[in-house]
Amino acid sequence: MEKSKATIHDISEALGIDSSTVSRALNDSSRVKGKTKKKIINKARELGYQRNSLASKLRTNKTNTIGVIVPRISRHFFSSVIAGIEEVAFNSNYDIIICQSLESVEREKKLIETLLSNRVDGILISISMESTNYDHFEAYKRQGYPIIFFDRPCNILENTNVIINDFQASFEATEHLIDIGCKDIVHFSGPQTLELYKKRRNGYMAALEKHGILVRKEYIIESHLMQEDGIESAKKILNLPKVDSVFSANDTAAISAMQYLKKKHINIPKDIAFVGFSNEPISVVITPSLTTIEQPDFKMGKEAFKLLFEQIENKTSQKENKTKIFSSKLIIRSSTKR
Amino acid sequence: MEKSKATIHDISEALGIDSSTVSRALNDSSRVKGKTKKKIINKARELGYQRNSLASKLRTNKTNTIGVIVPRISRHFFSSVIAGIEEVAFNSNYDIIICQSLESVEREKKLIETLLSNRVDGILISISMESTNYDHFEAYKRQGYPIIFFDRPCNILENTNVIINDFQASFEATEHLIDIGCKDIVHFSGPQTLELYKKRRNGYMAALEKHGILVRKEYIIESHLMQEDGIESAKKILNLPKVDSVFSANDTAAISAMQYLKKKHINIPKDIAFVGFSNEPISVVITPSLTTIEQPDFKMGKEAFKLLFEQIENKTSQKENKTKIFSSKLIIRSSTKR
DNA sequence: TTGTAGGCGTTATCAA
DNA sequence: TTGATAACGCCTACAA
Repeated sequence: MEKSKATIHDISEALGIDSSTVSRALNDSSRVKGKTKKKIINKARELGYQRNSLASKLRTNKTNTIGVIVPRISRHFFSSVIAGIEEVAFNSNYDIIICQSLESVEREKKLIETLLSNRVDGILISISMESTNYDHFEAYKRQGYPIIFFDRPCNILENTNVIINDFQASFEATEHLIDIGCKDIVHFSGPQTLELYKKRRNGYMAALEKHGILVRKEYIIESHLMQEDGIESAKKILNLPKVDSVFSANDTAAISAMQYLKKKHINIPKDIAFVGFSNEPISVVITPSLTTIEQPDFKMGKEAFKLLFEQIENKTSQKENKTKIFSSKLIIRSSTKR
Repeated sequence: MEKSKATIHDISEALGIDSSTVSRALNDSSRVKGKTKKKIINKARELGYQRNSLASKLRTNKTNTIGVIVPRISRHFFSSVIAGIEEVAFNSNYDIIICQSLESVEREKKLIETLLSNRVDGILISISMESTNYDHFEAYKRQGYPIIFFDRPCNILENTNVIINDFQASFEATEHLIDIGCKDIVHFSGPQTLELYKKRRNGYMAALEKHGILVRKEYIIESHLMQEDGIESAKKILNLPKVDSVFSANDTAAISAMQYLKKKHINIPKDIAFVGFSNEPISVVITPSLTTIEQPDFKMGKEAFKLLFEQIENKTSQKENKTKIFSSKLIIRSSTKR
């Protein structure tokens, strides 16, 4: 019931062995006789010794901890990326601190501050929608700390991004709609401050252009792609002259729009076909099931950690831009089957 | 590009002020003249000073950090609880470290070790399904650290649980099925090692008994209630003499079972009605929408943190059992509308 | 293979 | 109001 914990000095005293030897033994150093090591480890167990990581981290200036910042942990895509990160991190003996920015720059900045003051060895981040200015990232990099961006890349100098080919994926998604005979295709777009959503929009536009379809500004509906936004966007669709399909830059908005339109007795896919983005678990369950783009979330997480790990261990401050691009896959379901 | 960070000593030297004063100023102590304080803070900014929390935590033996362990962050219920925790924690100036046990005791134990060695001030946990033995929790408590269990309570001495009235909720859910005319009601149950699932099963049984319906052992299908388990359980149903409804101890299993049965051309709710548990977002989207039990997730998170906070600040090691019970709500949807 | 000594960056205590 | 000093618990040259 006491909070005072045993230290290496307690073990040292109890055994009449110097604390430096105790420290070495506890770190399984080869410079301690097996017998002594055993004695020390037993005594440690007996006293309920529990290493004080704070002290050890302070001393070594190495935390073996990385920070992971995502917009929301409840998004399936992000929790899968985290699962990937955790798997490799675990094997590399790294701890991870998971944080959510909730799409707010303010929170994001504060989280980075906190991670910094806890001296994490590096950061993996998918930036918030509000992050239009990258000063806080650059400041962080300038201090020599490695940071790697995934899913939502960040265009600053000498940086590493782990992404999918958003342009290509969006191009294919849009072309798929054209293939099934759609011409009046709406695009639910995210904030254009994010490179990611620019690319998705550009992929959409490029597909239209390739097939000689005019790109109409009113047909690109920009929002934060949250649930409420999906409903608002659906309402806007109904005021447009003619719409036969939607390519949404995420599943969330697509799904809530579909729900709304279904209530208004609009048939999906007959009246309006839908393609989403991310393959959230919900997309296969909704009726009609949603055609969407599957991303290699788990693999992306693993790769992101590996790249960060290299930078940490090599202590090479990065001198070039590096981008790892994964490919995604269009999954065709009922929402585009006519 | 250098990783060597400014310390209070650098500020001290640059200003010719002792580092203890610098420390006080940076902590906004009232024992430093306003003018000096300003000078110090400016210099700190100029040098890009960034407090080393490790050192501070080591010295003060207080981390202002709590650990939160949940089975999976992707479960909507848990991410909502976490949101609640974060909100209050933020206002109380506490950081939180989010971890997932993935339902494995091994991982759970390791996470507790890690949190301990990082000297968190307390832990909030929803224990894993595999946790049949509570030694690691008791060991933790014995060291005088506060830990509070939420959602999945833990029956050890002098403990605090934040839960909902699982018995009552399950009783009502089952009675609802009886009300709409069901008699052959299957229960998808979770591991009986968890108090939580025992209570849900008992609620189910009590409702049957109250209405003079025989409880049949084969009608209670126990599993881990994961997606695959739902499918397996659905298959088992088909081998039972007669089934007109299912009360599942979570939504995940209910939903995957429904999907499977739908494919087998079984009509829901006409042939088999379904009630789930948790009100995952997916339950309102699936066809038919799933009747389920809504829990006050966000509130539970807030309350759990508040209780932990009290224990931390009062430094009162707990001498009694305390249980905070929230009430839940049955949400009736199409899966039980006949 | 083990011991000695000093410091990582902070803060608390005591003295000035 | 400020300064000097020691200590939190650990690790690592260096010496023995």
